[in-house]
Amino acid sequence: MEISSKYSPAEVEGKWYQYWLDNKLFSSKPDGREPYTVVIPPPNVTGVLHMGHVLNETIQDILVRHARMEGKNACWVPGTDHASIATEAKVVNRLAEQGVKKADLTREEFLKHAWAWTEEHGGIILKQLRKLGCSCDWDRTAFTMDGPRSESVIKVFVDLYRKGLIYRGVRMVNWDPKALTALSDEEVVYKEEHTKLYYMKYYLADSLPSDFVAGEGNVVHKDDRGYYAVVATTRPETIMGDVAMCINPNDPKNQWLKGKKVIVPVVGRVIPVIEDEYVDIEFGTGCLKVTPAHDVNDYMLGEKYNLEAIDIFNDDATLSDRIASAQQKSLAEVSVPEGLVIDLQKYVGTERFACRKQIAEDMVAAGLMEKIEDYDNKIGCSERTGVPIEPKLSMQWFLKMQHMADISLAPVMNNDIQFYPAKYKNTYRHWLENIKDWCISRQLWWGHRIPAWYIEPTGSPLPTSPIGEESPWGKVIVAENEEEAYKLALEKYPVLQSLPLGGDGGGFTLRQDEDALDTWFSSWLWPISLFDGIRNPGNEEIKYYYPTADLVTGPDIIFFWVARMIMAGYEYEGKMPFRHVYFTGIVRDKLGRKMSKSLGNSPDPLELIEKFGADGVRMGMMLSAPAGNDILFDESLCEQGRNFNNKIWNAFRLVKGWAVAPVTVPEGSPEGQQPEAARIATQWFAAKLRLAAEELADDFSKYRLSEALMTVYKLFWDEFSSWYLELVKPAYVDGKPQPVDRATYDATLQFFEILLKMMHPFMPFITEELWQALYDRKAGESIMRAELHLPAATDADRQLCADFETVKEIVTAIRAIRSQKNIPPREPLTLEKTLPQPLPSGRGEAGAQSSNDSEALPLTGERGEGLSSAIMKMANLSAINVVAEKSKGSASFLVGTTEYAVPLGSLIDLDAERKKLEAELEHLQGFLVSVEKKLSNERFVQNAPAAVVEMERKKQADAQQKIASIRETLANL
RNA sequence: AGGAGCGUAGCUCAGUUGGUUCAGAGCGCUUCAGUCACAUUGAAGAGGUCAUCGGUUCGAGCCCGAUCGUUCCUACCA
Repeated sequence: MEISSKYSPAEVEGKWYQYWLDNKLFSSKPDGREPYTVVIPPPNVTGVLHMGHVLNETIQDILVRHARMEGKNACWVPGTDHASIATEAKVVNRLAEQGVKKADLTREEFLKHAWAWTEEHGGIILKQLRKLGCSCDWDRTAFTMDGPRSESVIKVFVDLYRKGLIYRGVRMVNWDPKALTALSDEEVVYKEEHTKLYYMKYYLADSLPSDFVAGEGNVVHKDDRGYYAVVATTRPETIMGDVAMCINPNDPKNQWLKGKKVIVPVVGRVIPVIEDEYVDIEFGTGCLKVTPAHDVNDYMLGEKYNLEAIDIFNDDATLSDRIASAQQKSLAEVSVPEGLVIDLQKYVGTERFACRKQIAEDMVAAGLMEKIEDYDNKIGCSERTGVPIEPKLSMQWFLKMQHMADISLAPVMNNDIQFYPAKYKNTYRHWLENIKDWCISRQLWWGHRIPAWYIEPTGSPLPTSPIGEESPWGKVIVAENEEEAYKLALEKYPVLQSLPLGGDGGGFTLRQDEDALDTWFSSWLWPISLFDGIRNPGNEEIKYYYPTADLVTGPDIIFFWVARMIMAGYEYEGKMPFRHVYFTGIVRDKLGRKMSKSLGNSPDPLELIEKFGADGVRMGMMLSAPAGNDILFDESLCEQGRNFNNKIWNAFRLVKGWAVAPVTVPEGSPEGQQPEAARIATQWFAAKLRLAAEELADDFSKYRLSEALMTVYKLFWDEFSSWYLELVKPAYVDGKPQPVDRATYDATLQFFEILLKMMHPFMPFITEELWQALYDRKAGESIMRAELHLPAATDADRQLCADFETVKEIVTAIRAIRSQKNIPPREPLTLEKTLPQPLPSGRGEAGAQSSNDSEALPLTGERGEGLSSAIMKMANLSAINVVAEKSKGSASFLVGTTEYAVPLGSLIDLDAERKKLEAELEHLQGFLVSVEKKLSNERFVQNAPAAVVEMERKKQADAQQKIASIRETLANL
């Protein structure tokens, strides 16, 4: 059978993925095994695969496949998120391209478009995950807005409302003037911007006496028009909503303003000067304008001092005509000097930034601007639409968070839920300790509509309630559906019982709240709702699969999602939603920049898969992805992954290409006998595998996946390919490969199978391909379900591996001699091992010497013969001789304290050899001095543990012996 | 502004409780290698005052303090 020398992923990946699907190998049902559950962080339903997903999903797949091979019942549940604001924005944009405005559509019409878009794009990303090899149980695919999930959301909303945890109220919220919706604090991102700081003149309304003298330290401004205060702001347009000026009562500069009234420039409103220590004396002039409707802090001041809030904006952040009417009203009350006022009508309807520019220009022209400075500012922007958010007072639904924080802080802090890396515990704690109520309503249509109904009369006049009964009008009823809401309404407001529902007049209707819920109000239930734990508490699946094992996600959504899932988990299941959280880093390009469409530095994962294979891409991603660290992604890492695949492929080609000697060979015939080198190699590699398995288990237990990958990478490439296979490779005779003996062949296939299993979680496709080809497999069998259990490594294993490291050192030293002397690998050499020389009396510690022999490599006995033949084969030696004194003209080297020499005859370069030895001697002498200095320090000998002192003595003895050995060699040269 | 993290080879990073010849790995780089699995390869090799300064200790890459550089998170400085 001819096998290509290059591995072609494209030919095998699709085939095996289909095989896995056909044989239901991803599917999971509750059974007697230990469950291992992962729920996918649901990608946006209309999203496409990007590098961040590749990282995240690869990690999950590695964990899931690893658990599955441990014999656990692995269940990875896939799904998508409706991503309300992001998806709605996309739909709005697409409609706009077709010339359709959202405002012209009814809710139902819009939702039809949104669903169509979802059908069209939904699930693309899930298809792409298959290309990556993800072993999700696709039969469980869910969507945050599908039937069961939606019902769960509504049920939870009603439940929390009835618990008194959800309330409705007017609050300052983050308003997105583009999406026309409120946002949670977490949806606001701050951007650094270069702006201006405007210093505006607020003239005193009451004229100061002509003999006015400001007190010591006061800073007073005066011009032709009179005395004025100066207020610095980045947002001059908001002066239209000014209702007060605030100073710090302790500010010496502004004492003269106490108790005064000032005139808002342009607007002409007369406002009081109030005092509050909130104001920073150092900033600007120490005078703060107070605009309760448009700034969170001003809002708090407004509440405190009972100030009016004048909302100057429409919902889309254009100037409202309220500014003009407010101006007329205030001008009617108090007359102000000419020249201070501009008719605000000219600004009505202008966009906020255009207005800012205009009003600044107008103020400069009118002499109302003291100065304008450059200023660097951080502006809060909508995470989704990117436009600066506008603090806005509006009626919204909130979830009280204190209770949620109370139940979710401890489990993380005491490691019931473990974070990897643990540093995110700090971030988590800080957020919970400063928790604010969660604004859960969004003025969007795409999402779960809030299950609240308002009782409204039809027609007029309003039917009146009997004395003593509360009027139902405008009251809200929260219920799971309209019928229930109707029932509740009648119960609560008996007056309604006699009224018709609907109709033209004299009756009542229930009008459902227009708002939808924040997307995260459905995602926080994900680990529960996927197993129907909300609608059907205590069902078999939720009992079996919950809590899930591992959550893999980015630290950017620790508040949005992780913390809230923990809250919901304890609130609704009384248990953590997951035991471990693995925080991935952010995928950046190799220059450390975030990947973005505009930079064009974000490769298309599917193209990468086409180029390097899914296994190669997965490996490239994992090679530099320690938990929590950002990943500087470089295509060359995928290339490395592909090269590794090719290496595995060719090792397989080698092994499967061997002819195997017949089992029945004549007694005593050399044919079919296992060579010494192969015998020791198989023993060694079996031991090596057991040690590696322990290392892998340790890496996995600590979620050090990139190190686990590096462990198998080196195990396969260096240990198995470069050492083991070279050792057992049959010799060529007359240009023809000899058959390999049965014992070696069988051992090699077994090793190969174990290696494939170790690599499978990282590289599912190539390992399945080769596993299937390694032995005859039954239909439906798969490496996916092959369990990997190796016996624990023994001390004998460790000793053998240590001996083998010495073998490698000797071989490497001989190869280096070849390389330096230009001796071709095919020319055989001989090796001399010199017997240990007794140290000159009086030097070193008597006790330390005897240990030397035990660590020297044995070259006799069964093991010694094996190790010798291994050295001979790998270094191409014709003989290893144990000698009392090495040959003249040989290149020598030390391994441990044992001296080896390769006789080179005329090839030896005595000068070079001498130089090398002298350099080594110098180094050793320096080393010896430092060791002896340490040992002569009484405090060291007294204080350090005995074992450490003993180690130093041994170092001393070893160094002395080596020095003696080198001196002797030098003397003989 | 506050908090957290990081700084080890050209690059990306390990380095666990302070103690073994501890200064490591992968990639890259240099030299050599062309029929016999693989050039997507093999062999050999060079590279670092562990950011800087000080302290604790018999002993510091590791612990403490300061400084510099850098990254991230949180926050209402108009």
